Amino acid sequence: MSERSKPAKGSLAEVARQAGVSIATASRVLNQSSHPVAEATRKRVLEAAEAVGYSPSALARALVTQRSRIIGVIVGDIVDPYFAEITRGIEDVGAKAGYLTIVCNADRRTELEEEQMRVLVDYHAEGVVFAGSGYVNDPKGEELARLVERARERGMTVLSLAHRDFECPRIVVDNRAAAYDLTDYLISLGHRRIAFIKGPAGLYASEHRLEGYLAAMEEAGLEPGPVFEGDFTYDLGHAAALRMLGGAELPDALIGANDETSIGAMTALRQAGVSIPEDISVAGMTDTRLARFTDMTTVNIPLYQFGAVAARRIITGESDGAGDEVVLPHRLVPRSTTTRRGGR
Amino acid sequence: MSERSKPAKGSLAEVARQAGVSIATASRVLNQSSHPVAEATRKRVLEAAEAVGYSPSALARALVTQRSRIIGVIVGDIVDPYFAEITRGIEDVGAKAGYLTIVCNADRRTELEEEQMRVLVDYHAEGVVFAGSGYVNDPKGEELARLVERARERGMTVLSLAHRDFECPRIVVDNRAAAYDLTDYLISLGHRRIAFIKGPAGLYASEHRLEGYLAAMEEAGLEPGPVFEGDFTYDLGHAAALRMLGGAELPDALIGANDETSIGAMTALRQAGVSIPEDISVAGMTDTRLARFTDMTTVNIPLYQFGAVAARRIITGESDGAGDEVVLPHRLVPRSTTTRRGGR
DNA sequence: TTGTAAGCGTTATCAG
DNA sequence: CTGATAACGCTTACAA
Repeated sequence: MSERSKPAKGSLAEVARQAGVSIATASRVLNQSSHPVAEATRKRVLEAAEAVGYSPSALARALVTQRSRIIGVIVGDIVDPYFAEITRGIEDVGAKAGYLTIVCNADRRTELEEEQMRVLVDYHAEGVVFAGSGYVNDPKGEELARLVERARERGMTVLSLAHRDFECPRIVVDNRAAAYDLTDYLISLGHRRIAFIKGPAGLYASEHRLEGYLAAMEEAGLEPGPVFEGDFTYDLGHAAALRMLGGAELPDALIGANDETSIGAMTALRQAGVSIPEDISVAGMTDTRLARFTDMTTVNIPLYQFGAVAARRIITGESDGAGDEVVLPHRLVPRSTTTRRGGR
Repeated sequence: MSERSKPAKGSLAEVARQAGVSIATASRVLNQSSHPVAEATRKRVLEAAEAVGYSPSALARALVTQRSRIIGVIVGDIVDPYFAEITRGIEDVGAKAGYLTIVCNADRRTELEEEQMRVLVDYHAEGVVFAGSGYVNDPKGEELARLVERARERGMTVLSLAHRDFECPRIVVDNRAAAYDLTDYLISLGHRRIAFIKGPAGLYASEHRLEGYLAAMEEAGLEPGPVFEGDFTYDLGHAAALRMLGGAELPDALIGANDETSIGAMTALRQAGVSIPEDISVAGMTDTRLARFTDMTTVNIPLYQFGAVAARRIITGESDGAGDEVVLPHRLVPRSTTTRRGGR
């Protein structure tokens, strides 16, 4: 009978009408506002809310408060455990604070990152996390940098979890040192000829890891190489191992720029009848679940922490100037795919 | 000088002012509205938009159009490749249509799913995808079902990618048949004693897979077992294998309820000096990247398709009644971890 | 303690 | 072809 007015299903207006109070009062009790409300009224509102199934419109709220409670994370590929673990870190702390986590796959392509970034800006994401590394001298980086700058001007927090060419606070690991430490460990095991499979060409992370490897070799007075092309995938790891098998003599050890690469290589090696670690030691980098599952030596990068720390920062809104950088510790994780030279 | 009025940075209002047109006109050109606009005006608006860096507020737009362009996906754990691949499918087709994909980790706990669902409703997600399976006779299912019902009443599309106790369209695979086919394959290879490691207790997916295995055994006149407890994790797969090793005699073959479980088992087996597939054949289920990386026999479930199909349905808004179910095909994928009985 | 009303940035209706 | 103006659902001074 009295049903044909306006309030939408589950809206504040409906609750207010039900409870016979103003929309403002209803809002006050439903938002633990500090504004005083009579106990009796509060109760009526609460009941009405329950009755009509009140569900606050986060959209409307975001519009007026200018806080969307949305965090965007731009990853290369959510299926890659590297990015999945980061995302998990973000979502865990985000959800606990009532934030939404939006994942955007960019396939490591700058122009896609750009596109995703635009959408995130449109949705007034409070923070955007660039999970992946950038490219050295990326021509497309210009435009992205501009976008990031604009986002910051609009109050968004932009963070990156790897080296990037645009200005923004970073949460990273020292890839160079990580690769150095791993190589050094292999050397300490008595290995002399240590091969390396690279990451995607041009990526800062790839370059840094390669540099760390080269530095450790040089410092030990060892000649580096062979070095193979790679792109963080199983397939290229596999291919590199095949090429290695075709070469003169098998090296003492092999390092892949990430875990997946090394697993591809190990598989090829084993299929060719090579025993690991007896015939050759193999190690990866990152320590994703893959490494653990295959009991592979690697160096741990605190992925989950990356995400958790980033989310925390976005939520608390402390963006300490645009230029700071926090370096999280990496850690060598020796497992069964490496052993002392001439292995037991 | 004339700077101290109101329009926000990058807003329509600002563009309109810059271009010297009404906000309505600006909106029209910036939204490929069918409404006619003079070419000259259009150009001015476009230029102004470019100049001020116009970025439409998706939030405001969503509020008025009642379309948020947000898709939520509730997963057990985004790090699990099972869910990651589904999410990738959703995001790929979603992004192409300008949709945002929100991931919510629920750790397979109904009460967390409920909580996540609430947030998604608050944000007026156009669609919600329940990626994981539900529990048989779940007491907490009641409340979730109510929530889902309410969501649907509000126009949201709710889909599930596995068996669920609430009413909603489903996109699934026949888990029973998948397990049956795999078991049958092993039998055809000459195996007689085939062990099975279960999935998480009470999950429909677990039950169905177990049933398929049991049915195939029975139909072949074989006595099933041993059957071990499991929960889709590497650790329990590993533990089950250990227990199996402690038993009298090794079975001919072993099936894990998912890939990760089987990999855990294989690792334990190999560490104990057991050769796969010579001493025992091992197979998993799902065909995640893990299976491919370890060259393990498994049965493929089209995860990416699950996501893609679900997203497509949400976007096009064709939710064909609440009760339909589309069954996607599974496919046996024989690889190197299984071989004919007494294998070469 | 409660209500009124002015936005938040869009879209959409209806006049000019 | 263009411009007011009323929503959308909510928060928040400002009044009462």
